[in-house]
Amino acid sequence: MSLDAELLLDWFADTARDLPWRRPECTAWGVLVSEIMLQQTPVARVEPIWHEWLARWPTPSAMAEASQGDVLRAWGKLGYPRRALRLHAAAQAIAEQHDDVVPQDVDTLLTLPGIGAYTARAVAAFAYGQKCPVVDTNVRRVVARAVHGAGDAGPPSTTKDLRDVEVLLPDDDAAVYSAALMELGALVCTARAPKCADCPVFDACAWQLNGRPAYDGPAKAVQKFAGTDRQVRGLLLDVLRGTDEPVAKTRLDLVWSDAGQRDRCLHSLLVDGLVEQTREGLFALPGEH
DNA sequence: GACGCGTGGGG
DNA sequence: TCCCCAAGCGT
Repeated sequence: MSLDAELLLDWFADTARDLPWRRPECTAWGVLVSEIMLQQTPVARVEPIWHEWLARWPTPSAMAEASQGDVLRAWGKLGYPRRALRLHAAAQAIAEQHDDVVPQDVDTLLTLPGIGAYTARAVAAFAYGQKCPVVDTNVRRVVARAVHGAGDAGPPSTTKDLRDVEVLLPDDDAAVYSAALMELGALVCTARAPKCADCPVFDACAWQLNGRPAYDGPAKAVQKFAGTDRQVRGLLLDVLRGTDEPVAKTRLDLVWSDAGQRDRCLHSLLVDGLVEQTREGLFALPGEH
């Protein structure tokens, strides 16, 4: 229990970023959209797209009526576009099965596409003020250092990670405390070059008291991108986002020289539902033809 | 539990 | 220049 709630809450009140999904007027739907967009994606890239989305689709039912193609085009280059399809499907489920109201219950949220252990609890806490452990990569790092005295978090383990954070939560303002833990990891207790001089819990930090040991867990796998299917899929989708009309395969063939990889990627995009083939054999974003 | 899934900014 | 990394999820 080395993360004093009062210190953290005061620090958060003084220095937290003014993000639109944290404002009191933001709806639960707005919170959900932000959480999906923020998965593996920096705040600076999310913010403008989030504003566009909430203005265009202010409710789940509004988005449910849009086509998949429109949603994918509005997603733009945020990355991992399958998130956009899952959010669209979640919007349809909320509209049709939950009276257009984002569920409050973690177990119900977990049944929705694209909502996992983190996002379900983030919505419960940040949209509905519930006391439940919200564990993302920032929180895992803060707990690893400040509580366990390690240089960084080891491999994720949902059960253990939830338990670690649950015991920290104060009875009052638990949701704000959760936001503060995340903010601390995002702004101060960062992966590279943590700003310990600015840390509100410096005096209680187990990592400091432990002599700042280096991370000694298993090496983290570094994800390659150049030359992977992920890059090729991104190039193919970028062509389709940029046009209103279905395109011939010869047009898609221009984006990558390796025909085998190209065809494999186009096929996987079809399987994922990110691309559709028209009766004429042309290719387009789904749901418009 | 490991792997695949986009994209771009900063050190 | 590279290389690391950024509020995960589904299989």
